[in-house]
Amino acid sequence: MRYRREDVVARALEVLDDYGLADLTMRRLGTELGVRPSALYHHFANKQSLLAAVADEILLRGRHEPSGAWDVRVTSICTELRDSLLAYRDGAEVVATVWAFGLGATQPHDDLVKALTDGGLGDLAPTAARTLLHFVYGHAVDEQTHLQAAAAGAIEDDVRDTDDFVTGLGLIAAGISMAKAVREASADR
Amino acid sequence: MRYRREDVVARALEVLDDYGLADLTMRRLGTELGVRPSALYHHFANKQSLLAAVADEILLRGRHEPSGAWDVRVTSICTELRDSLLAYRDGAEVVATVWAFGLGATQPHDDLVKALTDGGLGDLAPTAARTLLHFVYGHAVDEQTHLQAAAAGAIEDDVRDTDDFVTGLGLIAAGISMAKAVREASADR
DNA sequence: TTGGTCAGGTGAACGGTGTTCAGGTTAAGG
DNA sequence: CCTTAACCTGAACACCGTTCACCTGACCAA
Repeated sequence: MRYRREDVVARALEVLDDYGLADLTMRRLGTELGVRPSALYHHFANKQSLLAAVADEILLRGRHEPSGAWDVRVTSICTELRDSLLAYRDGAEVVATVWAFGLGATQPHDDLVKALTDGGLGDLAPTAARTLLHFVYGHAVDEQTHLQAAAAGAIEDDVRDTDDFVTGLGLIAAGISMAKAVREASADR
Repeated sequence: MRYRREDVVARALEVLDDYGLADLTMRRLGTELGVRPSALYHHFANKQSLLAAVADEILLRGRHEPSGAWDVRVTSICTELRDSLLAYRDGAEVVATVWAFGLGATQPHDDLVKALTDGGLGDLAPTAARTLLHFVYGHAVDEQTHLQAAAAGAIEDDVRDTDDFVTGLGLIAAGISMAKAVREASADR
C-alpha cells in the first residue's frame, strides 16, 4: 500500500485522537500504516512539519466562514476555534504549539484580525487578536489537560468549564469594546 | 561532592538559562554536577518534579509582596510575573507547563485571586485570574520564542513586545472593571 | 514492447532520551 | 566504633527522531 501526504495526515489525526500526543510517534504512525518510520520522511521533512499539517487539518475540519457583525464574528471565531481544539484529543496543545512556533495554524489569527479591523480597532487589532488567541489556547489546553486527568481518575471533573470560557471571553470582549469607544472618542477631537 | 535538593535545583536553573530547555536533560545536569544521571532520582521522583521545582524557584526569585489598591495590585502581579518568566531562558515555557499540569507554580494564581476578591469581583475572581494568567503565559511564551528565533537569525526582532503586553493587559483589565461595575449595579436592585 | 524516471518504501544504523535497580560508598550521630 | 541513612555508581532497558544507501513498482514516452 502506498500513501500520499494527505493519507498520512489523516492517519496521524486518528492516532492522535485515539492514543494522545505522547503516543503519536513516527514509529507508532509507521506501524499504524504498515510502513517503516523512515518512509514518513518522504512526506515530511521532520516531525514538526507533520504536526503542523495535523494542526492545519484540525482547524480546517472545524472551519466555518465567519459572518455577521464584527463583534459577533469575533465571538463566534473564538467559540468555534475552541470547539475545533476540543474535538480531538490533545488538539489544543498541538495547535497552540504549532502556532507558537510560527509553523502554521494562522487561520484563526487572520480571521480575528480581519474582524477586528472591520470593527474599527485600527492598529489595535493585532494586539487584540493575539490577546484573544492566548486566552482561547490557554483555556483549551487547561481544560483538555484537566479533562484527561479526570478521565484517568486523578481528579474529579469540572463541568463548569464552558461557562468559564464564555465568561472569560466576555471579559476580553468587554475590554475590546471599551478600547474601541476610547479610540473613537479621541478621534473626535 | 554530595548535593542537596536545592543545590540540584539551582544548578538546573543555570543549565536552563545557559543552554535552554531542550538541553536541560538529566544526563546534562548530571554531567554538570559531576554525577551520574541516576543520582538525580534520589532528589526527584522524575524529570517533571525537577521542572516543577525549577518553576517554583523562578517565581520565588522574582517575587514581590503585592501591595496597594486591588487594581494596581493586579497589574503589578501580572507585570512582575512577566518579568520573572523572561528573566531566564525558556522560563515562560517551563512555568506555564508546570502550571498547566497542576504540579506547582500556583503563587501567581493565588495572589491574583486574592487581589480580585479584595476588589469585589466575588465568584468572578477565579475566572478573571485564569484569564489574566492565560494572557501573561501565552504572551511571554510567544515573546520568548520569537526572541530566541530572532537571536538565531531566523527572523528580525520585534521590540514593540512590551507595549503589546501593556496594551493587552489593559484590555483585560478594562473588561474586568466593567464586569465589576455590572456586578455592583445588579447588586443594588 | 521497451526503457527510464521517480515517488514511495526498506533495513540498518546513530546518537540521543527518561528511567530502573541492585549494590557500593561516605558522612553523621548515638 | 558502629550503625544508619543519604547519596551515588554502573549497567542496562525500552524507547525516541533522524539519516542514508539501496530497492521496488507504477507510470509514461518512444
